[in-house]
Amino acid sequence: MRWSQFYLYTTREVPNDAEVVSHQLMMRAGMIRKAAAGIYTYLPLGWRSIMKMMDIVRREMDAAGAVELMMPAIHPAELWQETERWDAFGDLLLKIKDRNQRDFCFGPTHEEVVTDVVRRDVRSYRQLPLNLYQIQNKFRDEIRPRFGLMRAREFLMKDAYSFHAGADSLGETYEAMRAAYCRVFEDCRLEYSLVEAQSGTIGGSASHEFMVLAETGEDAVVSCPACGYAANVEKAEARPLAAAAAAGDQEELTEVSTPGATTISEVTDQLQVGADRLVKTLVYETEEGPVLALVRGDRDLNEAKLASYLGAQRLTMAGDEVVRRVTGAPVGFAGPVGLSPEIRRVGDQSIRQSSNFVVGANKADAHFTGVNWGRDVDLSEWTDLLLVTGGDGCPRCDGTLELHRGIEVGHIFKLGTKYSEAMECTYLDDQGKSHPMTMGCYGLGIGRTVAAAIEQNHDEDGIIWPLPLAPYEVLVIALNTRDEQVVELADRLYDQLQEQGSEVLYDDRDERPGVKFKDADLIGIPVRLVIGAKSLAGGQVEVSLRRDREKILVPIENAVERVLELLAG
RNA sequence: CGGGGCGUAGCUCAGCCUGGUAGAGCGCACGGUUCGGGACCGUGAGGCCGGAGGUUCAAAUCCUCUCGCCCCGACCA
Repeated sequence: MRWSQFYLYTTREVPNDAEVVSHQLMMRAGMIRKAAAGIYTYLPLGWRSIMKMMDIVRREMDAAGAVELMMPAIHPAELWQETERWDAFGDLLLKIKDRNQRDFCFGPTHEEVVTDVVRRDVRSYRQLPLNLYQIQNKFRDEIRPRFGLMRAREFLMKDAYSFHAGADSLGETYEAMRAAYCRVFEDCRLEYSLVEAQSGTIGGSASHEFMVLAETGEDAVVSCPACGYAANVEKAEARPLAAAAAAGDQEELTEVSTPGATTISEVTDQLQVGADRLVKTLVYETEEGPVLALVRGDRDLNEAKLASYLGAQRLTMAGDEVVRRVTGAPVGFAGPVGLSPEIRRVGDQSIRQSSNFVVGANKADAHFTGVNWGRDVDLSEWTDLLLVTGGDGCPRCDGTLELHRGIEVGHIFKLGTKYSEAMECTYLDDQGKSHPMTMGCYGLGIGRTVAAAIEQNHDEDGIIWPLPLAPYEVLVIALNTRDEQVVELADRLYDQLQEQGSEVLYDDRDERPGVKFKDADLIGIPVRLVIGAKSLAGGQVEVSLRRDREKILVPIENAVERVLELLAG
């Protein structure tokens, strides 16, 4: 492609609404253009990378035995009502009405539609297992779209759904898909990690996420370098913490004045104790009413763990009013001592052995010290509520967990029969008995993976594409288009490379060399072939890699061969 | 949705506090000089100052309401 004929406009300035590098670089490199928050046009250069990504995914899905189809983007409400997700999905679901006021939504995921398809065609265990996939735009009216393609409201996703006669068969497909995903991310030359994950609103029994490690990631993951255990912090477990220091005998329960100390650090400052000697009492609201959760003062609570322990559908931090009603004190002074036993309370297991600790006194400007279980507080419900963090002990071995940030690029789930039961998607076994199909589902963010690749592969001048995702493999630059010899040679080398099957972008624009070099660095095409008057005088052209920028002068007649060698590896 | 910030030329921003003829750089067009790391000189086009109300002799500027966008939190590929 000749640049002069292409649709590619780069910018020098970084757009004021782009925060993270991948977003900035995609905007500057003329790959995407924003239409509205979280809604983008893929411009020709960006679209080429997206298509590369889709090709890789398609190849691996096909190899794993999945069959491609294309489902509608617009779904009738009835299907979503069958699984009760029409309401459960809430405002994330982008809803519309047709001219007859019938309800529809833009599909955020396709369990309902695919299950509806399969239940009409599949009757027998002999037709199973099945694995169907598509690559399609998804629509989620995110509360907060951000970071360009990283979290968009309209985004490309590969989604696959498998159907089985029983859990063993699901296990096999799940394993095959896990392996296929690994190959996809390896093909993209991405540094990723596979972590245990929370199932979230999709539901199901087991799930794993594929995380691309990057500082700007929205997720936190912990991993154990010793045994390889890795999990999203939402899901992660840790070896139980050592009990907060319990020096000697039980102290007396004492109310102390702590004026204005509503935060952990203010309390520790005023009382001169470590945060690990505090037990904080968090008030949550659930559909069953308020719940108190107790965790060590220096640690955070994992809301997902609390919600799943309680079996709560809805879990939110209580507002000022509720806290005041439950504890009789303003926010910041809640504690378990002397509260009505009517209110459910759950303690994190790591404080079970604690003694002589500090808690809020349920009145303004006061705390209790010397608090002990049994004598001062009765607590019968204990579970793991801890938000695991770096430095915690690995739950599987003696190792210590490390904390990293990651971008979730893929997520695979064992769904079980949640959807097949709700939608009566059944098969007959060899005894003629009817069962709901066991299902799995497998998502992979196309645009997000491309963005993640940029997060991992860039420098101060621009993108450094890994070859498999590069919009073009080779950039041929005619340094000075006024020089006939330069142009003639550049034209010829461009033609030859194309004949050899390379994907070539040819910068034939009438621009100054500086502009061409800056643009070349910005758009990050892996191999660069520069034809300029200086080297040409010596019968040479310049070949270089974007990654290391080391320039090699090669004789004109060897140029094409040299470029092909670099592309080959 | 809660908290914070921003809407002025295609882009990045100044001007607003203290009301009085709308600015710069980049980009774009034309002419000239240049041509191996975002050149230089000259000329020019381009703006209902996000929108609606209000205050005022006078509003980009002050007030109210709206819409959009960005950042921080709970959700997700």
